[in-house]
Amino acid sequence: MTETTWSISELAHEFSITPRTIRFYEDQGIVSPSRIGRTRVYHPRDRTRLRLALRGKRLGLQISEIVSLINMYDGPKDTIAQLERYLALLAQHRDLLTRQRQDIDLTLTEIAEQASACEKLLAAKRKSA
Amino acid sequence: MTETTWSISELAHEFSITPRTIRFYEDQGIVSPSRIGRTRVYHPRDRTRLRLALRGKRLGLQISEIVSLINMYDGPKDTIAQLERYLALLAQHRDLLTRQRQDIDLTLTEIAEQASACEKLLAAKRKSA
DNA sequence: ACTATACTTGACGTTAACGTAAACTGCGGA
DNA sequence: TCCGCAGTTTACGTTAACGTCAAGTATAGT
Repeated sequence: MTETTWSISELAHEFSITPRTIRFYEDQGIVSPSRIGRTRVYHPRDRTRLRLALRGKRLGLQISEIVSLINMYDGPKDTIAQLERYLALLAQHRDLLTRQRQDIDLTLTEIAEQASACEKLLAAKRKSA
Repeated sequence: MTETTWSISELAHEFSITPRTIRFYEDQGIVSPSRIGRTRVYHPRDRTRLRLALRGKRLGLQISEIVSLINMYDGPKDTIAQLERYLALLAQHRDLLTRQRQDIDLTLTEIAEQASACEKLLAAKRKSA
């Protein structure tokens, strides 16, 4: 059976981070586990938010940015103002990610060029040996 | 005429960073300006390395990683061992960047979904008002 | 000669994102 | 009952990447 709650160490192991990190993320408002006594119990929502947060980290976002993004992501969208602010934030991040993708593509082509140049050099050197 | 050397503040302004950052990068070995008296003079090579470094930063690389990359990038490629290590490093970074691109694409599609959902909601709300 | 401006070195301060150690609680097993 | 383990809180430590003075130098303009 697929369990529907997790302990802190289960999540830590799954995402290859430490319990300390998860508790830190709780302070920052990324996860908000319920408790049995003092012990933290994590629900699917926490797991999703954790996954999103770690993806944000891999993209170089700061925790504070991640928090505001995630919070709007599954926050309330009742008023027109809220929706508009959310849309603006989305657009802003879309632009940033687009630029980042351009950087990546640039770097990838450069890497490819360097690599093929290296291969050639290597082949020549191995032949002459 | 396009100048071929730059002062520290010229570079700082061009790349929207502070002189302090550039001096720090000098300590880290990213740039190595020549001097007139005590004053730093930056050459095209420094500018290129600075540009590469900042691109690395935007991609979330640590300075130490950037340094080793750049140094190998225009470092010596004489021996077979050097070439092989360089190739390995290139492959490693290519993999990392590829994964990062996947993250970005994932996030971009999610953003698009959220945005269109928001647009619909907004349209509905504006109609009802 | 005086001043403003840009540059220098050196040193300490700061923030983010955790690491790490200490001391405690609660629980299942021998 | 005692052990060992997983979890908890509190609090101080650490690293990276600069920021922010302070105090001095060099030069160009008035």
